[in-house]
Amino acid sequence: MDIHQLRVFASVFRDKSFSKASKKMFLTQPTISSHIRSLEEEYNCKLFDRLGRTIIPTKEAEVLYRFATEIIEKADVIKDAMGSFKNKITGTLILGSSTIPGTYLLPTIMTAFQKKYPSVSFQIIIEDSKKIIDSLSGHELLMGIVGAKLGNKEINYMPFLEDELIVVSSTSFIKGKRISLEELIKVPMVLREEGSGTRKITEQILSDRGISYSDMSVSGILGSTEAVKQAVKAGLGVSIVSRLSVSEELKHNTLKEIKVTDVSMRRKIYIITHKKRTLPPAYHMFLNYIIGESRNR
Amino acid sequence: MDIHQLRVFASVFRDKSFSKASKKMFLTQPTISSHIRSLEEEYNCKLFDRLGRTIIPTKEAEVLYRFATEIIEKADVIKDAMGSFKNKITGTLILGSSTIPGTYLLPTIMTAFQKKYPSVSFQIIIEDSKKIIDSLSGHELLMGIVGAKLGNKEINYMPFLEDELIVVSSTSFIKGKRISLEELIKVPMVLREEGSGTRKITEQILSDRGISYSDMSVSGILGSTEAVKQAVKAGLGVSIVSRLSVSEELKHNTLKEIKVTDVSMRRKIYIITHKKRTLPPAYHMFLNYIIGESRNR
DNA sequence: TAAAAATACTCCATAGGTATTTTAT
DNA sequence: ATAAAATACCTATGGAGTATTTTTA
Repeated sequence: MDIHQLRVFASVFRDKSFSKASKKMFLTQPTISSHIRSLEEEYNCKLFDRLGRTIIPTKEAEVLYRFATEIIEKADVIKDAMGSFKNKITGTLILGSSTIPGTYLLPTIMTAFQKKYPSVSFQIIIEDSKKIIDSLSGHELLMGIVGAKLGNKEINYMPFLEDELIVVSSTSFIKGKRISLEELIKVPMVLREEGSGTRKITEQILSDRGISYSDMSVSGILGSTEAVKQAVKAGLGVSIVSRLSVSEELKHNTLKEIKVTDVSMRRKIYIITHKKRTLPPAYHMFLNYIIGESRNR
Repeated sequence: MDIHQLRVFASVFRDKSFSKASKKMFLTQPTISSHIRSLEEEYNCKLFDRLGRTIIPTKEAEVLYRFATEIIEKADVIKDAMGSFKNKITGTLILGSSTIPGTYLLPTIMTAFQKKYPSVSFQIIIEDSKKIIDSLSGHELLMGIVGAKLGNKEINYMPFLEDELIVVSSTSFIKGKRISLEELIKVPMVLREEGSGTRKITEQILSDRGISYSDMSVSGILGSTEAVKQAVKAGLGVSIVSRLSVSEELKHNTLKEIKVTDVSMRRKIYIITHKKRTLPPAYHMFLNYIIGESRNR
């Protein structure tokens, strides 16, 4: 059954005339005739009694008309709904994020974005960078924020922020404000576990400079950034952490930054999507917002 | 928008697979692909993310699915409704009837019919035969019962009963039980007005025998059968009336029948319809019933 | 006679098919 | 290697048109 035919029928029913309906529907009169005939065959009943130049709807036509108007109305609503849906920024943004950006970055970004688009809500899932990327390729998530590029050619990595890794120590553990790389590896060091983006990027940077894990003196491996910070404050060792994660501590002098001579340890933060997935408008909006903001920095 | 395409879409959405849907819909997989593509073009949005061998519906698809199921459901209801409607004997039968059958015939027929089809109700409009026929050709009525064939080639006259016209007199007005036609026209006579079926058929029968209106001695013209009967009882004259209308009076001897020698005055009662109108099922049922009954008599 | 519907036809878009290719598991 | 979707191509149905005929007001 074609909805267009129902529209034609409804028009004929209202005007009690094929030719008037043909004008309103921008069709010719024979086309109207053929549509009505086709409906009559489909339902196996006469819909209009043709009395020469006038027509009279049958009882069946009256029944059909009631249903037809309902269907037509619904069809129009679909068109509207599908049209307006495109520009409507609503719903819940589900974001997977690795620890550092999820803890120290997203809360402020979320708040600012929600001020602009109040009908968007957020759900943040904090996991390892690797798990986030797996969730994207397993289609459990549409968008993620990670601090390391772990490959996977289905994933679109869009850098939007640069984080700096700095060496921190307790105020007493290291005396000076500077240290060379050679000296650094002799100092006891507190690290995150494997799989952490921070750990990954730390190893990366050091291995670029010919330093492997076994060269370091590791005094502790801890499961969260907070735990690492506590350990450093307690004097277990120094650590390489994201500047984002220690801005409070640096301000209040509970931790101090040790500059490493001639070494800049920066890493990009990426917002990631799956190349083949279609993003709902709210996600697109968030993407635009976050990338726009990063340009203004 | 084609409802068939919506059915295809819904099937794909439920199975999350083009090829499964193709089996269920008895179509081939490329046909499914092309329907989905056509919907995507119509609504200008992707409905499924194709990830090689799996597909995932987009947000838009979820919205469309909700609407699509509603429309599909309605379409199915129409099919049912239009199908079952054909055999459903319900509604109000509006019948136009001339005086004699409407007064002395229809009440019993109606009662018997309604016992068989309790969901049918009746509305009887009593008018001149001519007015009934005009209402049929003016499409104000679908069915009528008249006691005279007044022509009009659009009208289908179906005889279903024979009424006999008899001469009645008060018990004292005429002495004997028989009268010849020549004697009858000398007797004062009470008639119905012009336009009445009884009057029409009376004139017809008499003119067939070479007797015109001016040959008769008319003692009164009255507007209803009841009035005529009262006048005859009072002795104003004799009258030619339907046997149907005086069965009670003959039984109780308040009127007596005068047989006219060698003359049989019968007339047919017709059930009439417009040749070009489609009758609702209840009307068809009534027609069948009334014609079936007439055969059993 | 004019206006409305039916009929006869032509044309083209598209729903359907088959055969094949691409892609991901 | 296999299963699923896409692509390419063919056919036939039917929606739309024009031109004409039939019917009735």
